[in-house]
Amino acid sequence: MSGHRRKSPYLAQGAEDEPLFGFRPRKVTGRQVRKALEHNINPFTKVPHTPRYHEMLEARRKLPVYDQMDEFYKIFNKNQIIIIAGETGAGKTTQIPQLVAYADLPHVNGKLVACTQPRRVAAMSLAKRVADEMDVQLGRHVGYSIRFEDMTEPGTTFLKYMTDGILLREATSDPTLDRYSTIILDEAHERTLATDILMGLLKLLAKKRSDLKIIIMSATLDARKFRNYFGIKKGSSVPLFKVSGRAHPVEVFYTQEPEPDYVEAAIRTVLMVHRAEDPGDVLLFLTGEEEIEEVCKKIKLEVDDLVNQDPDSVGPIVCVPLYASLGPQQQQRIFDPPPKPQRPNGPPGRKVVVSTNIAETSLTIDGIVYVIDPGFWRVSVYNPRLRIESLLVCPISKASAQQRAGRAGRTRPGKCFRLYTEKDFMSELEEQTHPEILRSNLATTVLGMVKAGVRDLVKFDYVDSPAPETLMRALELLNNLAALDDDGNLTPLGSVMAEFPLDPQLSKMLIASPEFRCSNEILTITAMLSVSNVWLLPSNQRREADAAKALVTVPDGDHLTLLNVYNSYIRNKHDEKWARNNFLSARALAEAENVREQLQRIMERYELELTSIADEKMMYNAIRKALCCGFFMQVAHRVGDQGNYLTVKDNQVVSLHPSCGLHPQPEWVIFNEFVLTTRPFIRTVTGVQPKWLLELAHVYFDLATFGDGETKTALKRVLNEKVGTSGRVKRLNKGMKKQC
DNA sequence: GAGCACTGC
Repeated sequence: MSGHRRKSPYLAQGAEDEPLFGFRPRKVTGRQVRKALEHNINPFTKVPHTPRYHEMLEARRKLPVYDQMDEFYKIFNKNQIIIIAGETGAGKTTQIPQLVAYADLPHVNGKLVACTQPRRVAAMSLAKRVADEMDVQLGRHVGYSIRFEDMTEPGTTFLKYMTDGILLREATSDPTLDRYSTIILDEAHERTLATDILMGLLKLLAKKRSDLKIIIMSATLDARKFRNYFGIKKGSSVPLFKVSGRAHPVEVFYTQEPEPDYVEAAIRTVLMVHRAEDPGDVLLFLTGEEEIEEVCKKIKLEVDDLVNQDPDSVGPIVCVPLYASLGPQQQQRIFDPPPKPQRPNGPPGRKVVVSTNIAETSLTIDGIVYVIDPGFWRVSVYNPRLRIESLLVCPISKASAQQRAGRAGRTRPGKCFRLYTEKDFMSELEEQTHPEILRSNLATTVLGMVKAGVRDLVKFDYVDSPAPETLMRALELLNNLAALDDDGNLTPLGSVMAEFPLDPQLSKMLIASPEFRCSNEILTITAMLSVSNVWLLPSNQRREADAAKALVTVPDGDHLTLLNVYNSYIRNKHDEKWARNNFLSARALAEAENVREQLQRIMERYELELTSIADEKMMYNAIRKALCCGFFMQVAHRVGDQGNYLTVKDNQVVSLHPSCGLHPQPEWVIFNEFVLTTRPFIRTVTGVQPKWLLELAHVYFDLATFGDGETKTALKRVLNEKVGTSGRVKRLNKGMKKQC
């Protein structure tokens, strides 16, 4: 605590009219802070407060947290780690960080108070809101930090909202997180991968840094779990501070019998609500784009029918689809008012938002009075045995059902119709959603943890431990890529790889690319592979979309096609219209450009040379060699003449995904993804020469590790030809830092 | 001849 013993300069000056007169770091009381809040002078800018400040303060006084200020400071001053529980609407996310700032006085001691959020928009809008409340300019005393945008001013910013991913990234390169006096992890109940790892790292760090305070904020249901997790400490327990919420009551209804078809039941329930319930908008949760568009059409048809039959009792309806890939602009439609009655004094119109899980956490829609919850979501699940991630439709958890129901009570008392029985709710649904760490491929996470100094990944104190098999898969991949040596230690190569916000295969390929003189091209391909799908395939224009795609396809490989698409986008001056005409997503391409710039900066920092090859044929070969350096574990060998492939080592029979543009089909291919949908497919595929694999990944392609079969025979044939490896590639494969 | 829930660096 020695760093905080310093007296406040206001105290030193003895100026009793200073707003922070008498404040001592972490010894402040609610009474002192309330007085400072009422003061005419802004303590942080020393400028008189604007009238707007006082207006906002008036509203803040009505928040439940405001009344609990004394209690908060009593707990905060005494404890290093605190759990804060409270439902939405209590004001904890906006107020607690400010209260902490008054206690820590980070503007005096040169430190920062950080508050993490799982989503960028939340970090941005909260920072804006809090800057307004504190009467300071956004980006100066109060700022935010998200990917691609750092709205902070070093030396001035003392309260920073940020995404959990950014803080995790900072923690991997500076494990002491010395810049921060207090770290607040908000929305911890969402159990994002980044927040989970941060909880583990902060629990360790708390022992080393007694001056660091940690606050975990979560929904009430999960608070006990965190308290147990952080509370296992001799003779002390971590205190729980409860903030009361202010939501309206929501009446919950269940079906009498299980519904065999939730889509049909959902449509029926929407019509029932529309005919029988008072005015008020409806929110229906479904699982995906296709389902949502189809249901919107059906509801519209049915209601139009009803209106025609009985225009005196049924009002018009508007169905608004909502899912992430719609993009922010089209998503705005959810805020449109409901339709007007068809004639004066006719029955009122109603808005029905049909949404994926995005409306459960990421977007809130005011005015929703009725929620229809079929009880499912689509979730990605990682299977470490097969090394694939697949999307499955799964039942939601009780916590999730409660969150969905709560969406009906934001503006006034509401109703929630659950399309399952109460018995199923009680006995079939899990209490909590499985945290992300139990469902994800952990390769990048593990690399970051090792870089952060975690010695034993298996014994690490996780809130929930991932499957040992998942950790083994991650360690195996990182070892094969030479990011970790055989003892699990970080190699110099792994250390540089960890600096890139990428899958390890991609960072390895990128770092290897200057060796093949095509790092500019690999940079582009890497960026394209790390953004969402750039191809638009509207179902009513499939032929046109396919034709447009054929024009940019490079028959040697989908990776080369991606490069071609990106370069065309740049040549066409980032034109959105051009993108749309060519059935490409301008949003995804713009994102790729952003990612590319970020990756380029990291390459420059590590003096990784940026080079290109002019001759197209030579360039394509160089790119395919660089691909081999990162993706040699994702190789397949053609079997038979039906277009089937066998994955190397795992021996899975796979087909080329129909989106694949390879022609003709090469004997050996490298693939970016293995997806299991109607059948096992490999997606984004490029042909390679087997001798490259033997040259560039000779350890992995040691024939002694192969079972007998067609693949081995084919590789043996290649081995008889002369194969050599350059010294630099050898060093890279041993995890040596590349000399540039 | 298929389909991408949702975040994040």
